Amino acid sequence: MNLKLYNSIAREKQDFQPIDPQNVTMYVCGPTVYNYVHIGNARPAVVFDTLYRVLRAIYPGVTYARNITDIDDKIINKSNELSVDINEITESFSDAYFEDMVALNTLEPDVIPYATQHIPEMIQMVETLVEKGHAYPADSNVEADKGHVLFSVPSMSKYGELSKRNLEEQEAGARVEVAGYKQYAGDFVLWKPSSEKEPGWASPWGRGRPGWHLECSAMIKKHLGDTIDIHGGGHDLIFPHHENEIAQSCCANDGKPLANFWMHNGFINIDGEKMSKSLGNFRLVRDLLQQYPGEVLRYVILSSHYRSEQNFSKELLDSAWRTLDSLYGFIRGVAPAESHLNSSGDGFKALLDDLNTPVAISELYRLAKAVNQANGAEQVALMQELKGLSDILGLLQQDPEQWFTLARGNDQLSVEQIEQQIQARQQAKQDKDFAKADQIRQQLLDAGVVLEDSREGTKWRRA
RNA sequence: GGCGCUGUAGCAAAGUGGUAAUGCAGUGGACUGCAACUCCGCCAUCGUCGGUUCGAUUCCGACCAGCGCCUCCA
Repeated sequence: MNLKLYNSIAREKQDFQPIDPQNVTMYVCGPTVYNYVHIGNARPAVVFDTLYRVLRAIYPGVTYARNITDIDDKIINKSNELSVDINEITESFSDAYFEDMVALNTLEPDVIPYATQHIPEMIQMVETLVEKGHAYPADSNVEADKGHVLFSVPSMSKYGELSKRNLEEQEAGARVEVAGYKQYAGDFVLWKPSSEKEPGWASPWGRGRPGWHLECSAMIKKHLGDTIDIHGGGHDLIFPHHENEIAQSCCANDGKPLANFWMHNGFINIDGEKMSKSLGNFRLVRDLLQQYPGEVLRYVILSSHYRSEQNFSKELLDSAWRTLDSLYGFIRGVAPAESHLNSSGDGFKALLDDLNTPVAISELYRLAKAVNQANGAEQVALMQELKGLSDILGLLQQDPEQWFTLARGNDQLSVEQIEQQIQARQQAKQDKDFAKADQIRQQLLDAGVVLEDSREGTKWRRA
């Protein structure tokens, strides 16, 4: 049973070997809490949650950390825009984030570090970098430039190892003007000054706040150590964010690598286009949850391989919902069973192969179908295996009966009304008044309720 | 310009040097008073053109078409 993971820094699938098999360490970049998260933010959370579950099934200990970035210019802007205190912004949006993550069946990480609670560690790291000649305070006569501390990219010979970029060949400043106080165009901010109106902390370079990249480096060092097993995040974070994290941590920690495995999930597009402010096509998890159960969103995310791009659309969501209906349909009426992971089953084996969730899901389907056709002890065993696999995937976590009564967004009838109608139809059937029975069934169907007759009686479900 | 990704059935999505998992949709049949559910079955030659090979969707090359990153970004 060996886990293979695609390592972005090596650009190939590799056998995963933890530093300490007793305690695997994983860090994933979490959200900047200035707004509700969109479905793109949900992908890494769901993907790495699934990996977390796989790791926990293999190793006795796993420490998973996912941060909250609660100090950032975007947050400050939002605060100004709404004239709301910055703490209120970060608290309400981090709370909302946690709610959304629960809806997506993600487990709570072991550590949830907040950037603002690690300012001393960050300052410490900057000081170390300055001492070692990897960082410098901006030297400028311009008042606004003072108080910046920058990382000196040329001081690190291996810079660019993750993204395989040669800064000379990049279009430096293609999108952002190069600040005049930088010694080198590629240098990035470790610490920046804060005005009286902006949140700030005292530092050797004056009152200021940390740069984005610094947060993760400092929090990883504090909670997980100098070198961790797995560092995850979205594909777009490879450069500059992760590259800069490597630079900071590696240079501050005597050249030790920051992470042995770098993993990056692909993007989610909407109707073929990237989500962007200009297109106004963000899909907030919160909004989608108004229309779809969180498990449908999770299913969609896991239905394609985490490294490929995924195109979100209404059709995809609706189709995923129908599939889950079908899955729940197979186990409806089957007694719940203890979770029992078959670690040599095809589903788990697929997950060990760089988290091949589409194949694991197909196995889920095969098992559910088998459960439906088996009975007795065989059925119990299959149900246990199904439960074992679905628990790793974080799917089929609800009671089937409840699943089928879940609100579908267009519900016109209450459970009582539905059951009343079913009674009436039952009577009509007994009276051989099929016209009336069919009429009732049609009315229910029009109201989004499908009936399923069986020997044991009539079941219904919303669809 | 630099780095990189993708192109498999109506849709979604795995995969392999030896003639293509799975789901949704569709469709034929069984079951049903009729349906729904369920069950049995059907439904693709893998962007194009070359090359390597006994044999390629899978390796190599070219081309075509999309797309991402290059200091906000999951």
